[in-house]
Amino acid sequence: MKDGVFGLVDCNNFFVSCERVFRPDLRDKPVVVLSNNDGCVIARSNESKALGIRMGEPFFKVRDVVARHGVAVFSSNFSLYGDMSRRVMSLLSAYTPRLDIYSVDEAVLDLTGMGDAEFLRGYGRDIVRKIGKGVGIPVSLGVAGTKTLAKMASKYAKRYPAYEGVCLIDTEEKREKALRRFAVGDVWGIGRRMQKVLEYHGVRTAWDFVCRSEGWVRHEFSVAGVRTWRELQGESCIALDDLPYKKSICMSRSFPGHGLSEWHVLEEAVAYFASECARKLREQGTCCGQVTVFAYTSRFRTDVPGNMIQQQVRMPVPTQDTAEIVHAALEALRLHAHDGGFDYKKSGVIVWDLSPREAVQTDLFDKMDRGKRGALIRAVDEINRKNGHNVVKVAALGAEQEYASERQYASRRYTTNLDEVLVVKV
DNA sequence: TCTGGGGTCCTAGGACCC
DNA sequence: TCTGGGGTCCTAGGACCC
Repeated sequence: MKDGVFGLVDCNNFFVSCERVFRPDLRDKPVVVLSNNDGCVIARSNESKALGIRMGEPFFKVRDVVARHGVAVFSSNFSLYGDMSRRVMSLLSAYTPRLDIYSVDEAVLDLTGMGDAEFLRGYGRDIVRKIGKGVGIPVSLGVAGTKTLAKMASKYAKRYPAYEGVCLIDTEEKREKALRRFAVGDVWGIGRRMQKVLEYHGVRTAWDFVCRSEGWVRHEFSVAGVRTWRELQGESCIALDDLPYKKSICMSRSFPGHGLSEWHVLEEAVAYFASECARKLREQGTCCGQVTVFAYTSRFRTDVPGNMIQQQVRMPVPTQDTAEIVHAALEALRLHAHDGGFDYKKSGVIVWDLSPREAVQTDLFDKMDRGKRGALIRAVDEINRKNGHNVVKVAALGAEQEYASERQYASRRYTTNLDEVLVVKV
């Protein structure tokens, strides 16, 4: 199965790189980006990594290091990152007939049949240069016959500047050399649990791993492990995935401080999460058959009793209607109204069991006029698109966001909000 | 004091049926 | 007192990814 060629593009330290585009003075300086509520470190520049700041570390634990080394700190600014991501993906799509957007900062290009290694290296460097100049984001490109090997190659491209951003694993010799020098825990598809078991068995590098028998891998790690094992052998098992829509959509937040203790505020938050889910459903053209609401108290608090609410409801007819989904989510939450009186630290809504809008089975006893409701919702979406997020919304959301996040280090939404664009002094 | 958010896939085990 | 067995479907939870 040596026929496919995958090019995996990974944006380097993506969130940090986005902030640096508008703060060129921070190039070469240590920078971190924080999660919601300024809780955890979720992105680090190379300089911050070198200071020993770990991914996912609670911010309060690194305050000292941050102060001592003058690390620049940003609250996460997802409007900015989302917009930068769209720009990167749009440039990439010009280089391939098939682009598989894997996440906000990562995509796989189908490079099958485009040319030999020499051509691909030049083509790849062109891609890296184009994105660097066009969007200002540094990226790394790995090219190989499987996605897992391409991911590995992209990490080599990132690690060694001599590659000029592009690394190819295109021969048996290169594959073996790459595997021998690669820690098994860094392989795509091998997480903490698998790593622990592997190390217990003396498997330290990716090469050690592929030297084990398929039977052993199947026994220890089941089909997922075998898939990774085969991918490392060069046998492609993870195809390009062009699923037209997501299979579930989740909207959730944790709340600052001790969380929410007032039931009506939790209801407003859930209504907001539900309306956001509905908006995302319409964005990708799907309807949901089921809605799940959850809320739980902090798992780090031992001084007060904790609680967890999880409630699922089935929609009579798959829907993308804000009012219907908000209503269903609130009904579900209210089944647990006797669980008031706790400090809820995190809550969210998941919509799932999704189907394309065109395929929705209508219910014979459905009383709603879906044609009219659809027109109303489209009108509201259009108003909000022109006038700003949630200018028009359902009443259940409340007027104030009493559950708003803590964002002490926010940068501006330079590219998506006119009030916040950079002003150049002449 | 302060601990993210949004996904996918796989599996085990329960419910249910014959 | 005896108390099947196999198949399918569904769901919750875990592992993994960024």
